[in-house]
Amino acid sequence: MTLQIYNSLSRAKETFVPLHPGRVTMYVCGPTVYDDAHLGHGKTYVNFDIVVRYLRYLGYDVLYVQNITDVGHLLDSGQDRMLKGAQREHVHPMQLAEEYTYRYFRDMDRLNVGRPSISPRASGHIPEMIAWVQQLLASGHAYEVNGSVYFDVRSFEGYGKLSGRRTDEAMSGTRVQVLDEKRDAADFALWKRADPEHIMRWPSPWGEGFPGWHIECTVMATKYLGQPFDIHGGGLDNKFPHHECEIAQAEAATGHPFARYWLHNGMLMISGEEMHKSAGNFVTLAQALDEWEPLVIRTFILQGHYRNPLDLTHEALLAAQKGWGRLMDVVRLVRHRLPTAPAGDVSSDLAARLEEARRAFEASMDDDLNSAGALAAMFDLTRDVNTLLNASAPLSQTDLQAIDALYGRLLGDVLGIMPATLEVEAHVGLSDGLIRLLVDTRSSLRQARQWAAADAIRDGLQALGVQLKDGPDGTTWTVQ
RNA sequence: GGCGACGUAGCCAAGUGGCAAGGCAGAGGUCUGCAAAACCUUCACCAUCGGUUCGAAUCCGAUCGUCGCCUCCA
Repeated sequence: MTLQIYNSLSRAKETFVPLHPGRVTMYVCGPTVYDDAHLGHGKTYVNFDIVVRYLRYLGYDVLYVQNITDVGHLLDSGQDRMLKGAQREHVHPMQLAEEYTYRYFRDMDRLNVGRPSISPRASGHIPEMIAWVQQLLASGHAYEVNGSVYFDVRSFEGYGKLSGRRTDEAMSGTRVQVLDEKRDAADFALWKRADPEHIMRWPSPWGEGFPGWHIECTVMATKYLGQPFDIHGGGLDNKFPHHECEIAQAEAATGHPFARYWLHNGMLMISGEEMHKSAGNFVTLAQALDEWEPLVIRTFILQGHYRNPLDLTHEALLAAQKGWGRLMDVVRLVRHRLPTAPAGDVSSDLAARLEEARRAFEASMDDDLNSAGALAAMFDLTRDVNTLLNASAPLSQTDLQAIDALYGRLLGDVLGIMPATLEVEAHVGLSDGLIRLLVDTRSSLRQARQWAAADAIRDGLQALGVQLKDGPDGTTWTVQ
């Protein structure tokens, strides 16, 4: 069984074979840190986190680079997003970058998204970008006008191979105001002259200015990963023009291919519409993570396929919450039984069932990272494990350990939706002791058939977010 | 206008030629002192119309609808 991934460049699923055996080099376009991350960022970076995690599960040594854009990403108005954000908050642009970079990682940490191996900042790579632009000028793929440098799209015949777009089409009816100084409307900026009020500026051979948006990814990806490198990921909305431009700059300058596999993930929708500030359906990740258990949001994202758009509704999140709870409950119960379970070997039936689940999980993941199918395999397993846990013959300690280990590996390490410790284990200390005391008291009351008092304790704890579940081997509880 | 994606149960969502995964909700049942949880059973004319094929949700064409991109986007 081998990993197949859909390559946007070939528009087909391909068997994934890294350039160097055992090693994978991967780049994903990171955020522009001028504002809080929103739910859409959550989907994108969870989607690519899964790619990294699964590659590591398969045994690859993954070098994962994700940039931080802190310069050169312009608004419609031509204003730099960073400068606009800095004005809004009355801070220096680099202060803004620092603050939102911090918040970005804070939110991603909560979503259990693994940190990239390297998080290079655009503003820290200006000399490399200038060198790259010089190389493009020297090879005739770029031209300078009034202190700005543009990429000559007509000089690179491969332009459009990723997005399937020709340069001479669709120029009417767009929002572009064509700059007079460009030779062709499709040409894009590599370096821009800074107006006097533009405070993010660096000296260059063409005067003071700042880099174009696309150049940073080309430069930083190749600097840390080489050229070509294995995987380039990003949101579908960046396929054109951003990724198309990255390819043009990279391949025109060096003559080598840029990225070998291009992965694009589908956009997050809110009740049927793409999230936009202007649409009034903008939800920051921090808000969502306060309202919902972060791993529930993650589970919701993983119940769809990364390449498809995903429609977020309150109902859908509730469904994910219930489903996630089921998965966590079975692990909780397994761990609860563990200390008192009889010794013994793993039963062959159980071993076979666990192996079947692992195979089904891998088969789905191997098929273009189908996390929804992988989750389905775990739900199927969960039903059977619950049946075994309900059966009169108790599972042995080794049985329970084997189950726990598989969930930890697949739901914990690969999908990242299981915390290392579940609530019951996490709440050691006074509150845990108090709950235990109440539960024990209630057990005594139940033995004395004092139902009303026993139910009062159960209802009272329920109101505090502690749910009791009576089972044949005692009472377990979960904390909301 | 150009390019592209999608339309699967009440909701979310896999599945891209061989009897339609999974989660949630609903109905009935088992278990329980009562619950909860769990388990069992049940719940789909795959947008429409044509075509190709022994066989189509899946391939082709048309229609309707939704959405995205077209130099701001994760």
